[in-house]
Amino acid sequence: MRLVIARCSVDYAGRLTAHLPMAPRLLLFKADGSISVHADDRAFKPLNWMNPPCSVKESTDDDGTEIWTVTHGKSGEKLVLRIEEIQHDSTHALGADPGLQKDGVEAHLQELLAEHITTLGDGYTLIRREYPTAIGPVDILCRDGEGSTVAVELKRRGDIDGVEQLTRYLELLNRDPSLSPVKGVFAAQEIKPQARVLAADRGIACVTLDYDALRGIEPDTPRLF
Amino acid sequence: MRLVIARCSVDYAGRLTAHLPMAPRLLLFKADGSISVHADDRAFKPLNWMNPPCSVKESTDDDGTEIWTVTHGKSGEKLVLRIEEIQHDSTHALGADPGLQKDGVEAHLQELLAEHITTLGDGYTLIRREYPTAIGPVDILCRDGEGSTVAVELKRRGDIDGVEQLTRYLELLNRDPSLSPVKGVFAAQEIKPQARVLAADRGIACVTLDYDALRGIEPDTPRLF
DNA sequence: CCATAAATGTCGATT
DNA sequence: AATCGACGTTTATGG
Repeated sequence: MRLVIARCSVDYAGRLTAHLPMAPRLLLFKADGSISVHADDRAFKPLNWMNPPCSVKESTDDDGTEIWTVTHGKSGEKLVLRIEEIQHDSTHALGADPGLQKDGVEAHLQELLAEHITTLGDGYTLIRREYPTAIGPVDILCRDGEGSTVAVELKRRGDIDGVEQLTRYLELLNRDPSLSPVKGVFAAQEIKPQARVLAADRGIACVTLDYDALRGIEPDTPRLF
Repeated sequence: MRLVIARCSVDYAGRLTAHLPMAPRLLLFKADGSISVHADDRAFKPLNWMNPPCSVKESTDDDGTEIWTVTHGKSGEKLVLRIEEIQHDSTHALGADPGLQKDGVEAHLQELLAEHITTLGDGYTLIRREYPTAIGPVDILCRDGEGSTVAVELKRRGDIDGVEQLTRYLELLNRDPSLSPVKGVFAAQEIKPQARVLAADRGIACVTLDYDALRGIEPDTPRLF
């Protein structure tokens, strides 16, 4: 990893065109070949970057300004850095990273809800998780207290896209006479107002899930609402 | 901006739980208070980070290991860094960045297409951009050569989602007798095959836009196809 | 401040 | 290569 602090201007030409006026910035060269240009704010996103694979060509302007031209191997995208003044330049050997271990994403929510399917209502029974269809797996398929089939779409954040997704599943599932009629439940930790409106318009029920509460329930203690 | 290269382990507890085993990494402290942890790969994406506003508390473990606890002001998210060995530590004054100037994003495409609405066909006239509806603004509303209302959904990359979005608008607009019948046009720099199929199925026309050509047209010279 | 939509989204799995 | 869905999405914009 090479760290350069320098006054530079940047021009990107690729998926869009972008320009950064001359100013002091951090240039981050990683071992994977990627390059990113950071200002002194925003933790996550650099001002400009180039993904690997890419190559750097160093050259010099008429007036002696150093120019680094970064070209992406496949797409031909280009990043042109004009380097006016280097304040710092150091290289460090880091080695391969053991990597990030994550916990608590949608997969876990699905497990929990499948385990506590009565969260959706009294008498609910699980048919199966990841019920396969031609257009992809339905997160959870179950039956309600009256024996009707229910398709559940699960999200951490319930957006309008999720409702569309569930709508497609319902349309498909309802063509199967052995399942039809299939009801829809849109379940998420948080459901956006627009998603709620669209779901209501399509006759889809909305359920907000409390992750901590679900995790806290004893496996054999169904919770009633 | 402070650059630290150190062997560290990281624990994040917030929207999810995540752990990074002890390894050498770059710690990037920015002037806005944000912190990011980078490995020597994964392009510009940090392994872990904390957005401002957040505060750092330094402490020491029983066995003398330095511990930096980063807490997010609002959400209470936490990032705990255990620092074993510092290889490098330098601070640099960068100042405020003039910022990135972009060209070629959807907003710009919309301006250009509105200005050259006859790109869609001879006789087209603009009604307005960002035509408001209950479920969000239609990118462009216009009339074709025969006086029919046309709703245009604009994307840089035309995906299936965009067709769904336009479909929702059309359904709503067609409930208004003063506008109905409203045709749909899906316009993008690039339209994915599936999006094209779905659009055709819904009677929506597809138009691929040439950004450079649009920009090159003289304002008062309509282009005919 | 909340809600929404765009993004050079990125990333991974699957076909 | 294309598609699909998740992401601690992040970021910008408008109310």
